Amino acid sequence: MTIETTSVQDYLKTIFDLTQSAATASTTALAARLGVAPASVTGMVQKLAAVNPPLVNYRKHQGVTLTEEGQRAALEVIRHHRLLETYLVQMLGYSWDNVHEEACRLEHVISEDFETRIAEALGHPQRDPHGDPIPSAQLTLPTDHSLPLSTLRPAQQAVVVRVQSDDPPLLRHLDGLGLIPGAQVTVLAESPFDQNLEVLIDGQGPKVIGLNISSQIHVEVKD
Amino acid sequence: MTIETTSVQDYLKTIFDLTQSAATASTTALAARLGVAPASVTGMVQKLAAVNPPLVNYRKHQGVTLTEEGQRAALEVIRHHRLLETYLVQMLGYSWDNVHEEACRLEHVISEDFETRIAEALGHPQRDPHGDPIPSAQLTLPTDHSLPLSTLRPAQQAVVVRVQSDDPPLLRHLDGLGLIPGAQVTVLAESPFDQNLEVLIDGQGPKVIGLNISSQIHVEVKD
DNA sequence: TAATATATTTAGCCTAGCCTAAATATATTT
DNA sequence: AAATATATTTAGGCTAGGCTAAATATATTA
Repeated sequence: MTIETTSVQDYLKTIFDLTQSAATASTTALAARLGVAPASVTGMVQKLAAVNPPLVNYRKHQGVTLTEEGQRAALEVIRHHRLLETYLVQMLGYSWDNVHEEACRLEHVISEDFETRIAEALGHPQRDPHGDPIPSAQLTLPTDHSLPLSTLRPAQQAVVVRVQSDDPPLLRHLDGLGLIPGAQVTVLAESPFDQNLEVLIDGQGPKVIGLNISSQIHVEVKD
Repeated sequence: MTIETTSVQDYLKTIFDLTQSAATASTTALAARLGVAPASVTGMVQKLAAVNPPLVNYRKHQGVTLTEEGQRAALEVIRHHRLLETYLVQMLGYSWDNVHEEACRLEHVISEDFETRIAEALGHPQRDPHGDPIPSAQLTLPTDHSLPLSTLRPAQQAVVVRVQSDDPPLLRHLDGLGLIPGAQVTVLAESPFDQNLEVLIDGQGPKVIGLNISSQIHVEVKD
């Protein structure tokens, strides 16, 4: 009765993601993220809710959330993805901007044995190259207290912990700026109308960062 | 028009394999190897022949062979498979008896970039852990002059180059015997009725090997 | 050569996962 | 509250890749 196709795993992963920042994942949001028609989402979501045990909670027009079982399955795939990204960068010399696609294909086919071996080889890393936390082997995910760089105000200092983007050109741009996990950021000024921030990155700069970027950089503020 | 699904790749790989030892691959043989019904093979093979460019040559009731294009696609997948097996053993500590399944899943999803990186990391190996030759990046495969151990006669000496099996229990058994690529074998005696061979393996033994095993061990005779 | 056995193909059906177009709910304005 | 806009679902269809049962070729044996 339980199903674990690539497609199902992609749905679960995406629902997990969307329900991190909202109570429920809407049909349209899922369709946009998955690159399928909304009607296709409805169909799949109905199936995921009907399966035994159910993988999602679903009521017509009310959006969808993961069940315990669905979350477990989602975290398993997310663990695969993030371990793979880390492995590709650390062991095979990939750059952080081109690991996503490869990991997206591999994540669905690796065995638990493979997962264990790469985790071991990497020394059980806590975060992937973008700073995304890697679920533990027991599928627990540490709560992340980081907030978007865009929420900082002048004079605040912070450390970049996570870059919420998979877009290769953007990642290359951030790499050029030095705006990568571990970087120290000091906000010098903000421009209230266009929401630009003027920042020092590891003491270098100043650089002006638009909201489009600063909302995707997650930081921990230094006290 | 060209198709490259997992299923198609499995068909092409299997046709390649079967046409190594026979002029043509039969519907039944393909069905048995692929674990599908003969009728399914007919359907797929018709599609592979109808596609543009055609991937197989097919005439009703005459069996099937690969076209240039089909062979190229098959060798690409075989290269993936054998590089992966080698990588799993050398870099991730897999034992040779449990790499096949993992490689079978990964071979369909890795990129050319991934292929290149693992080939590089391994120093461009010529053979995988079972001794199977790895097609070059240009998809050429050195002709293999090895012959089955079962064809040797008493007093002949040979070196194991290749073990033609993916069966984990058999591979573990061979590992226990030391009958692995590189091993020196000396035939002491043959038993004409049951086709057993009495052999020395790296000077150890003697051991008695049945036809079931000796036909799957490929060797190069020492002159 | 006729009869039987085996291999292969055809025909028709099924499921997964997508699609579009039309119908219906929910949300937002006026 | 009615009207419009937006989101969601239903209905019906499509392709890939399987399946079984029946029909037809080819091979083998008497």
